Amino acid sequence: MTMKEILKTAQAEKNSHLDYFNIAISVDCVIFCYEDRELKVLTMPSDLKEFAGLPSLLGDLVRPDEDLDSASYRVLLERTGMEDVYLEQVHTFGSIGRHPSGRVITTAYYALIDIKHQHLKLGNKLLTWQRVKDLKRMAFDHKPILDTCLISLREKVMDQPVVFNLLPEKFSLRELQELYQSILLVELDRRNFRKKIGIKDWLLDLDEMEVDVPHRPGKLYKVKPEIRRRTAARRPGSLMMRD
Amino acid sequence: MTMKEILKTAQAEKNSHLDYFNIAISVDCVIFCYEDRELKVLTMPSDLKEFAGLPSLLGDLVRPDEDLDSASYRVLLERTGMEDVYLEQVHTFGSIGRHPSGRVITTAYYALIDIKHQHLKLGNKLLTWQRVKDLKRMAFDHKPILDTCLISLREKVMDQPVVFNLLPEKFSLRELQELYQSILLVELDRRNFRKKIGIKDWLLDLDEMEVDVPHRPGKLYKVKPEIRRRTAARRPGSLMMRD
DNA sequence: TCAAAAGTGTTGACTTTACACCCATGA
DNA sequence: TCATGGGTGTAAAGTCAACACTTTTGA
Repeated sequence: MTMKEILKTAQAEKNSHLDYFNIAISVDCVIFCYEDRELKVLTMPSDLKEFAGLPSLLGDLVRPDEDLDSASYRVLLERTGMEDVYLEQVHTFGSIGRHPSGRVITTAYYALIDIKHQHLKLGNKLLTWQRVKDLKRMAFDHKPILDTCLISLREKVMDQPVVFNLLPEKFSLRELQELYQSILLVELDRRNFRKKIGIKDWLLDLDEMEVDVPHRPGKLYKVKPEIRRRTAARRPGSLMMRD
Repeated sequence: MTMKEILKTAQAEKNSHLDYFNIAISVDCVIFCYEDRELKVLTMPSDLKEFAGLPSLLGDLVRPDEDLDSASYRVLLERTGMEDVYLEQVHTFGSIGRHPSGRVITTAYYALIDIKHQHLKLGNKLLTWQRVKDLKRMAFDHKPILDTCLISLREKVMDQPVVFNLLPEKFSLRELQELYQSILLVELDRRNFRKKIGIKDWLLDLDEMEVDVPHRPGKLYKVKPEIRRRTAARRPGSLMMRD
């Protein structure tokens, strides 16, 4: 589309009814963490009367002088104090009626953060971590946005080394397996899991052991530095169809 | 995000520099077809001086009174005369500088259409089908948009029955295989391909034969009606990681 | 000594790949 | 009769799923 066309159309629209630029664009972040063997999402109660305190995702309008991706990084930084976070754009939601007070199109991102990270500092007392499975009703269309991000995370996790962003630097294979299980909502076989992780060659054996566990301590691992990426590059799929 | 916050922030911005609503939102469609054993994309020369006739995707601004998805259906209908087209949202591109004459955030979709469909009628003489592999330089950021859509199509095609939207109603297994090959850019083994397609149970044997082929005619098939979907629903991936 | 989880291999089922011959048709 | 693709099966390799026992630690 050329600007000439944009101007033409915009002008025509202006003359007839609403200003084209009367659409606002926002980003909404599904900020995941992993705590107490549960996948959780950062929410804040909506203060809009239509939604009477229902949990809402964290978002903001995109500023004219910032990239779309930068806007989601900014929301993250403002709300959590964290920089250099794993962030993935998922989908853009643009139904006419999705925002009760005006036309707002929103691009949804999910973020993966380590809840024990030293830089994590929630900037507002109303922010709370909610178990994903407890979130039944949310403000706006935030429930379908969450669901879409969760599906996207599940797919991602199946072939890319991204879950480590939800864990502290050092972790045991049990913690890693439990994390996969809580994302995918399945039980995994321990031996098969370890075999598969081993093959993938993502981890460094730290030659350290868990401490303060009420049972035999497991070895601690960390992700190889070249594997830990902040934002995933898209990659072409491998060949032929899967089921 | 609540409207209260939106209004607050928007007001603050207004007072300081640019109006928040000075961001326009558009859709851009990567319209794929399959012709002469090649995957092609519908383009139009840019009439913007910055891009001096470079091929451009088809897009338009989103109107305040239409859904984001509707905007892409409208672009498709206006440009091709086709309704009920397979369309998939892929990604939203929002760099500050992506449009030389203003701030425009665009959501990219790809469409799959049958170039021999009776309703296909290009509404503008400047529209041309370009071979994907010939498109090296494009206007705006349309080349990365095309690349992203192509990667997304390749992934989709690996497990979902969507390629049929690029073919006429009746087709042979050879045509289907050649289509997969031209999307995935690989050679596939004929026997293995047919086995796999057979297992998937997507096709109906029409008990008809190809005509006008300069060799032994193959059987014709069509997609089972329950398989042919216009827009794919997202689905959760199956379990455990792939390579 | 008990409870809890760590750590570790093998087998059978299934999936994927590689590969070759005869057949039907049109030119 | 020749060229072109249609149509078909098998074997070997690789991947995936199921499954149990011994060890180490803390309480």
